[in-house]
Amino acid sequence: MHDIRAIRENPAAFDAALSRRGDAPLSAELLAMDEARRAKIGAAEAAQAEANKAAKEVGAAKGRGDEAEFERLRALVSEKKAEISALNDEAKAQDAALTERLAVIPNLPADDVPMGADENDNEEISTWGTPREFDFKPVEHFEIAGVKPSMDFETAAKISGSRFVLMSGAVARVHRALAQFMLDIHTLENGLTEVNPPVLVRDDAMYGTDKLPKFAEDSYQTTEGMWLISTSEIPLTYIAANHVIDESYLPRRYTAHSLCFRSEAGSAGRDTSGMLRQHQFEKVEMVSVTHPNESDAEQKRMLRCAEDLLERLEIPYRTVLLCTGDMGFGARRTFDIEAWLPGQNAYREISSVSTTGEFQARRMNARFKPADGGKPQFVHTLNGSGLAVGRCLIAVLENGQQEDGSVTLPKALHGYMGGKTTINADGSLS
RNA sequence: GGACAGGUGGCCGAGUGGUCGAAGGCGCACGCCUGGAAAGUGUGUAGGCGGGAGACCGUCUCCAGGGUUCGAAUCCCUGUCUGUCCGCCA
Repeated sequence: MHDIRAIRENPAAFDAALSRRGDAPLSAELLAMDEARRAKIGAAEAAQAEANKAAKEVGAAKGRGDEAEFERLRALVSEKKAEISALNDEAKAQDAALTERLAVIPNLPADDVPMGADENDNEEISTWGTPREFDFKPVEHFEIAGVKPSMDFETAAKISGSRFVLMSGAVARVHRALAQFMLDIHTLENGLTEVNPPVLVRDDAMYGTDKLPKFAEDSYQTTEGMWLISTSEIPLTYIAANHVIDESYLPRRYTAHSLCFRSEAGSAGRDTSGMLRQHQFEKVEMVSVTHPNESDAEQKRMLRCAEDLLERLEIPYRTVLLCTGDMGFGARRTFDIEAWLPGQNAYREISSVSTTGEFQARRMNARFKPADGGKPQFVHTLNGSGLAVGRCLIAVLENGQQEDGSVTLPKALHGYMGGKTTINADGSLS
């Protein structure tokens, strides 16, 4: 959500930032709405002030025994009442219209975000590791002999349809190990607070984290009207909603391992084989709530937390800074981490680390009281995957695959596998 | 699903028609006290919106929306959320 006062102060900067994102200028439209709104508010308040004054004098007139004046003022007050109520209704309508309009305008990119149209314009900022040299042709995760017995798409389709997977045995175990590993690093080493949040949320939480009203079709909704979260960013961030916290409580850092649900409307035909893109998947999420001055440093910190996991899992990756055209609706700056998938011979997104600035905080009214005693200000909120568990599983399997169809698991996971180090070609663990 | 009880400031909590933006406490800020701190003590401390260069002014807000009344935190209606008990289920 944008601050209309900021737009009022510098409409050119607002439009320029929108245009960097490839969007048409909007300030003229917004300012016209704002002006109409303020005029109505002014009129309503002036009428109210007049009525309030007269109402006060009613009592005084009565006290003096001035019946004529008393009656005159009473009549004046009740006459004003209708006028005020009409003006108030109009002012409210104008205000609601402006808010509704603002709610569907994306966040503005930070100045250091490169301009571009799509993912081809993203800026690679670092790489880690060297893709392994295979002396055979590496296959995709679902084609690995040792994986096949415990990664079952047919049965999942029977149960739930396309874009679901039924994991069992060795693969289910590695998947679980990965989530545990990530949570342990975040809580024991990175200082994040573990949270186990609800995955069904209300409208307010969706709206506050900018998933509504614009992207309703991307999420699943229950018959009771609740939403299945598309990411635990939603409940974790919404913890801060409607609060004014002391500055000393910042930053707040959370992590959660949760199920995530996405309808994947609009991605028909994309990534249809394997478990890269599913309606239901698991993700370990990181969310930080910070002082506005700290959010940029916090984003780098989060990025390192995510990258570190891949390094420990020995998975080559590259980190890119998304260009203006590739960023999500609520983001001000986003780094994507892309893991190397030998089976696809490509880097694929495994984490996305974004700062929203005060964009979400304004929507959900999340503020902090400055230590110097000033007015409450909006916090900054950040979110990042650390990491997408299913995709991480794919990376581990593809990078560890052997010519005989077995998979060598990274050392970091051995402790989470009861000492097992390998998925054998027959699907067993040893 | 049934029956009750509630929703007040950053937090807790008093307040059943006017003198209430709201007692008291906690927290926080500043001062006093102290060698320093703690304790103690004094003072201050809600937010949104609109106007103004600013001091400041206006307006709204005691869950939300309606209603009663000259006047509503307080009474009535509806909605919503929370809690408790019963039932059902895990």
